[in-house]
Amino acid sequence: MPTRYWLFKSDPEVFSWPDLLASPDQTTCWDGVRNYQARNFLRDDIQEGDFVLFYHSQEKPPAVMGTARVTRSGYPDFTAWDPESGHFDPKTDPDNPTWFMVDIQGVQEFARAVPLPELRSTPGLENMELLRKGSRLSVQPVSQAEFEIVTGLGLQDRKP
DNA sequence: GCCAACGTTGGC
DNA sequence: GCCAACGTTGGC
Repeated sequence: MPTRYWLFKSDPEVFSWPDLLASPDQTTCWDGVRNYQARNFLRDDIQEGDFVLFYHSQEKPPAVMGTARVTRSGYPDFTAWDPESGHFDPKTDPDNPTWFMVDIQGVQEFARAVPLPELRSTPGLENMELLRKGSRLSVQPVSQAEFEIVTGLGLQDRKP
Protein backbone atom coordinates (compact mmCIF):
# COMPACT_ATOMS: atom_id res chain seq x y z
CA MET A 1 0.00 0.00 0.00
CA PRO A 2 1.66 3.23 -1.11
CA THR A 3 1.80 6.21 1.21
CA ARG A 4 -1.17 8.45 0.72
CA TYR A 5 -1.76 12.09 1.40
CA TRP A 6 -4.68 13.82 3.10
CA LEU A 7 -5.94 17.15 4.30
CA PHE A 8 -7.65 17.42 7.69
CA LYS A 9 -9.70 20.50 8.48
CA SER A 10 -10.00 21.79 12.00
CA ASP A 11 -11.67 24.83 13.46
CA PRO A 12 -8.84 26.19 15.61
CA GLU A 13 -11.38 27.33 18.20
CA VAL A 14 -12.05 23.64 18.76
CA PHE A 15 -8.65 22.10 18.08
CA SER A 16 -5.72 24.05 16.66
CA TRP A 17 -2.29 23.29 15.28
CA PRO A 18 -0.70 24.55 18.53
CA ASP A 19 -3.05 22.23 20.40
CA LEU A 20 -1.67 19.34 18.39
CA LEU A 21 1.93 20.32 19.13
CA ALA A 22 1.06 20.66 22.82
CA SER A 23 -0.50 17.19 22.96
CA PRO A 24 1.44 14.32 24.55
CA ASP A 25 3.84 13.00 21.92
CA GLN A 26 2.32 15.65 19.64
CA THR A 27 -0.33 13.02 18.98
CA THR A 28 -4.12 13.13 19.07
CA CYS A 29 -7.06 11.00 18.05
CA TRP A 30 -9.07 12.61 15.28
CA ASP A 31 -12.48 12.16 16.81
CA GLY A 32 -15.83 13.68 16.03
CA VAL A 33 -16.07 13.20 12.27
CA ARG A 34 -19.78 12.65 11.58
CA ASN A 35 -19.94 12.56 7.81
CA TYR A 36 -20.14 9.28 5.93
CA GLN A 37 -17.79 10.14 3.11
CA ALA A 38 -15.10 11.30 5.54
CA ARG A 39 -15.86 8.26 7.72
CA ASN A 40 -15.13 5.97 4.80
CA PHE A 41 -11.69 7.51 4.37
CA LEU A 42 -10.99 7.16 8.09
CA ARG A 43 -12.24 3.58 8.26
CA ASP A 44 -11.02 2.17 4.97
CA ASP A 45 -8.27 4.22 3.37
CA ILE A 46 -6.09 6.14 5.79
CA GLN A 47 -3.09 4.07 6.83
CA GLU A 48 -0.31 4.40 9.35
CA GLY A 49 2.48 6.45 7.78
CA ASP A 50 0.23 8.52 5.54
CA PHE A 51 0.89 12.26 5.49
CA VAL A 52 -1.58 14.96 6.48
CA LEU A 53 -1.88 18.67 5.77
CA PHE A 54 -3.31 20.34 8.87
CA TYR A 55 -5.74 23.06 7.84
CA HIS A 56 -7.39 25.77 9.92
CA SER A 57 -10.93 26.49 8.75
CA GLN A 58 -13.06 29.42 9.99
CA GLU A 59 -9.99 31.66 10.06
CA LYS A 60 -9.36 34.96 8.33
CA PRO A 61 -7.95 33.68 6.11
CA PRO A 62 -8.15 29.91 6.43
CA ALA A 63 -4.70 28.36 6.06
CA VAL A 64 -2.58 25.23 6.07
CA MET A 65 -0.45 25.25 9.21
CA GLY A 66 1.88 22.27 8.95
CA THR A 67 2.17 18.57 8.35
CA ALA A 68 1.29 15.54 10.43
CA ARG A 69 1.54 11.81 10.04
CA VAL A 70 -0.92 9.04 10.72
CA THR A 71 0.26 6.90 13.62
CA ARG A 72 -2.80 4.65 13.91
CA SER A 73 -5.22 3.64 11.18
CA GLY A 74 -8.98 3.60 11.57
CA TYR A 75 -10.59 2.39 14.81
CA PRO A 76 -13.99 3.08 16.38
CA ASP A 77 -14.63 6.63 17.55
CA PHE A 78 -15.66 5.93 21.11
CA THR A 79 -16.92 9.49 21.63
CA ALA A 80 -19.99 8.45 19.63
CA TRP A 81 -21.41 6.50 22.57
CA ASP A 82 -20.22 8.80 25.34
CA PRO A 83 -23.18 10.98 26.40
CA GLU A 84 -20.72 13.42 27.96
CA SER A 85 -19.05 13.93 24.61
CA GLY A 86 -20.07 16.73 22.32
CA HIS A 87 -19.99 14.15 19.56
CA PHE A 88 -22.42 11.72 21.17
CA ASP A 89 -24.55 9.90 18.64
CA PRO A 90 -27.26 7.93 20.46
CA LYS A 91 -28.28 6.04 17.32
CA THR A 92 -24.98 4.17 17.07
CA ASP A 93 -24.24 0.74 18.50
CA PRO A 94 -20.89 0.09 20.23
CA ASP A 95 -21.03 -3.48 18.93
CA ASN A 96 -21.34 -2.24 15.38
CA PRO A 97 -19.58 1.13 15.28
CA THR A 98 -20.68 3.73 12.77
CA TRP A 99 -17.98 6.33 13.29
CA PHE A 100 -14.22 5.91 13.08
CA MET A 101 -11.10 7.90 13.84
CA VAL A 102 -7.36 7.74 13.34
CA ASP A 103 -4.42 9.07 15.35
CA ILE A 104 -2.11 11.72 13.93
CA GLN A 105 1.17 13.14 15.15
CA GLY A 106 2.47 16.61 14.32
CA VAL A 107 5.56 16.43 12.12
CA GLN A 108 6.58 19.83 10.83
CA GLU A 109 5.33 23.31 11.50
CA PHE A 110 5.42 25.51 8.43
CA ALA A 111 7.68 28.57 8.41
CA ARG A 112 4.51 30.42 7.50
CA ALA A 113 0.85 29.48 7.28
CA VAL A 114 -0.24 29.05 3.67
CA PRO A 115 -3.50 30.96 3.21
CA LEU A 116 -6.39 29.70 1.13
CA PRO A 117 -6.26 32.56 -1.44
CA GLU A 118 -2.66 31.67 -2.20
CA LEU A 119 -3.62 28.04 -2.77
CA ARG A 120 -6.27 29.21 -5.21
CA SER A 121 -3.69 31.08 -7.26
CA THR A 122 -0.94 28.44 -7.16
CA PRO A 123 -0.38 26.47 -10.40
CA GLY A 124 -0.78 22.74 -9.96
CA LEU A 125 -3.49 22.96 -7.30
CA GLU A 126 -6.39 23.61 -9.66
CA ASN A 127 -7.96 20.23 -8.92
CA MET A 128 -7.61 20.24 -5.14
CA GLU A 129 -10.79 19.10 -3.43
CA LEU A 130 -10.36 21.93 -0.93
CA LEU A 131 -10.69 24.53 -3.69
CA ARG A 132 -13.92 23.14 -5.12
CA LYS A 133 -16.87 25.42 -4.58
CA GLY A 134 -18.98 24.16 -1.73
CA SER A 135 -16.41 21.58 -0.64
CA ARG A 136 -17.17 20.72 2.97
CA LEU A 137 -15.35 17.43 3.46
CA SER A 138 -13.33 17.69 6.66
CA VAL A 139 -11.12 14.74 5.73
CA GLN A 140 -10.13 14.67 2.10
CA PRO A 141 -7.47 13.13 -0.14
CA VAL A 142 -4.77 15.21 -1.78
CA SER A 143 -2.34 14.00 -4.42
CA GLN A 144 1.35 13.59 -3.69
CA ALA A 145 2.08 16.46 -6.09
CA GLU A 146 -0.42 18.72 -4.31
CA PHE A 147 1.05 17.80 -0.95
CA GLU A 148 4.55 18.64 -2.13
CA ILE A 149 3.50 21.96 -3.66
CA VAL A 150 1.74 23.04 -0.46
CA THR A 151 4.60 21.99 1.81
CA GLY A 152 7.02 23.75 -0.54
CA LEU A 153 5.08 26.98 -0.04
CA GLY A 154 4.87 26.52 3.71
CA LEU A 155 8.56 25.91 4.14
CA GLN A 156 9.53 29.09 2.32
CA ASP A 157 10.41 31.87 4.71
CA ARG A 158 8.27 34.36 2.88
CA LYS A 159 6.11 34.61 -0.13
CA PRO A 160 8.45 35.91 -2.87
C1' DG B 1 -23.70 38.14 9.91
C1' DC B 2 -24.84 36.36 5.44
C1' DC B 3 -25.61 32.86 2.42
C1' DA B 4 -24.42 29.00 -0.88
C1' DA B 5 -23.68 24.27 -0.86
C1' DC B 6 -24.52 20.14 0.86
C1' DG B 7 -26.22 16.41 4.08
C1' DT B 8 -29.95 14.54 6.83
C1' DT B 9 -34.63 13.86 8.27
C1' DG B 10 -39.22 12.65 7.93
C1' DG B 11 -43.97 12.94 5.85
C1' DC B 12 -46.28 11.05 2.22
C1' DG C 1 -38.50 6.43 -3.13
C1' DC C 2 -39.35 11.38 -3.57
C1' DC C 3 -38.56 15.75 -2.01
C1' DA C 4 -39.36 19.78 1.06
C1' DA C 5 -37.77 21.40 5.32
C1' DC C 6 -34.23 21.90 8.18
C1' DG C 7 -29.43 21.90 10.06
C1' DT C 8 -24.46 22.43 9.37
C1' DT C 9 -20.24 23.87 7.23
C1' DG C 10 -17.31 27.29 6.09
C1' DG C 11 -15.83 31.13 2.95
C1' DC C 12 -16.52 35.79 2.58
